[in-house]
Amino acid sequence: MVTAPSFLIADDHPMVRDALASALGQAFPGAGIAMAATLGQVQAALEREPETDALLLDLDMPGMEGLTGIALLRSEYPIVPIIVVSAAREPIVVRRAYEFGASAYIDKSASLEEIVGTVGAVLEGEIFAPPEAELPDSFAQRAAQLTPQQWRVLALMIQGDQNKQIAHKLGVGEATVKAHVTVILRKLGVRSRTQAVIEARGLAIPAAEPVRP
Amino acid sequence: MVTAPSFLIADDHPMVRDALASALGQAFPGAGIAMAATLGQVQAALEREPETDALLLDLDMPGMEGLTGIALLRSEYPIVPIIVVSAAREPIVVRRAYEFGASAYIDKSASLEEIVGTVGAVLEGEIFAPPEAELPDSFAQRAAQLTPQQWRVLALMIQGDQNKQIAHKLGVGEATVKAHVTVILRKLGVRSRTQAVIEARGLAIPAAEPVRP
DNA sequence: GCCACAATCAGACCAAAGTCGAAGGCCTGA
DNA sequence: TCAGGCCTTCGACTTTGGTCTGATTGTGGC
Repeated sequence: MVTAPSFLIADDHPMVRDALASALGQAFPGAGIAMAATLGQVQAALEREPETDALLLDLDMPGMEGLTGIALLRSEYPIVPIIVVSAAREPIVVRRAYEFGASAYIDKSASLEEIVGTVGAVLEGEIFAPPEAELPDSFAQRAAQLTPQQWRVLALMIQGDQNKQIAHKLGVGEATVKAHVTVILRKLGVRSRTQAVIEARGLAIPAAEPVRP
Repeated sequence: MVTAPSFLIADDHPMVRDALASALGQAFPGAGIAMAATLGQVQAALEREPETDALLLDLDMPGMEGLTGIALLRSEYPIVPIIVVSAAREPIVVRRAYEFGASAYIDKSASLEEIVGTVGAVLEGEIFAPPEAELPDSFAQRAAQLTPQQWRVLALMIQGDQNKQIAHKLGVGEATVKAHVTVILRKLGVRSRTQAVIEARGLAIPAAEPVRP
């Protein structure tokens, strides 16, 4: 690390942001630190500063919808290492975070020293996104085939948006959105938008028991 | 407030604890600040210092089991005002927190200034009603209006079934299913099948919430 | 008996979802 | 440089979803 590193801290809780920022500022003097509270702000910040050395990402942020946000960011900015900072300790969440290309996973219950240490390790390249090893036939594997634009469409589908709304938000025609949806459904191996939403939400919500009438 | 106040901060995340402690330390110079990471530690701390002026309590802590921890603490130490600090924004959680005797409810997304302000208000004896005093009808409330057959239809919708499949499984015509779906959507206050599935799955799976810090 | 309501269905109708084919832009390797 | 592949875009078309009107049947309560 020749020059001072630059960080992007993404968390919707000001407390957490401040705590991380001050800890990183002390551990890495002169470091550039940007903040984001929503997925949209993360994207905007990465657009402005594509050379960010590490993104500290909270999973529970507006617009993230769980793990789908990681995949979206990874497909848009594959160079930026993502360090997931989450309170979720479920092994399946951790594993899927890695499947989607996270460089590290830090439990929010960890001490600031541990967090700083992990960040440093990522900066040194000691920890990197594990290669897309042979994964079981999981939904995550199928989902990894989606293109950036398709992820954007899926992210909005998951929020319950209709094709028309998605088209407006993405600035494209409704026909385009429909085409993307068609490809998404085929790649995910489902037959309808509703099933796609259920599966994709399952990424953020493991252990989904069917409702009994 | 003649003397400096004493606080007990209960949160299992060191980051949050430190952030709250430093904010309160600055806002209330000379204040006594104790920490706790589990329900047991909260009880021990209150045993040692029954004159605590305010307990800042996180809902998602080991041993808390959600809102029942509030009731337990209230029954053991009725004089200690409890300020719930949680990431859960669900109206029902907020409402129940008040039902169990919380003096205030702070969203973790709030700024430190807001938090300090709320704590100060509680110290002054202002147990003020939350902005969410007029709670909107919850999804669960709306869902309770469904008839048994409508529940069956919704259960199959949640599994991703199409109207035709639902009709076959229930042994009725597709027109009937459509009629039910129309009523379900209206009762749930959503505009599409996909939105209904999203809402209903969020209701049936509270396991989705523990992911939040 | 009367009333309210759940459940069933038909037919018409409009909106949304989804499929198919095709065009243009961009990158890469021959 | 050109061919081939991929992403993105879109229009035209088909299918499904959802609403509305209206109707029949059965059930339980007053």
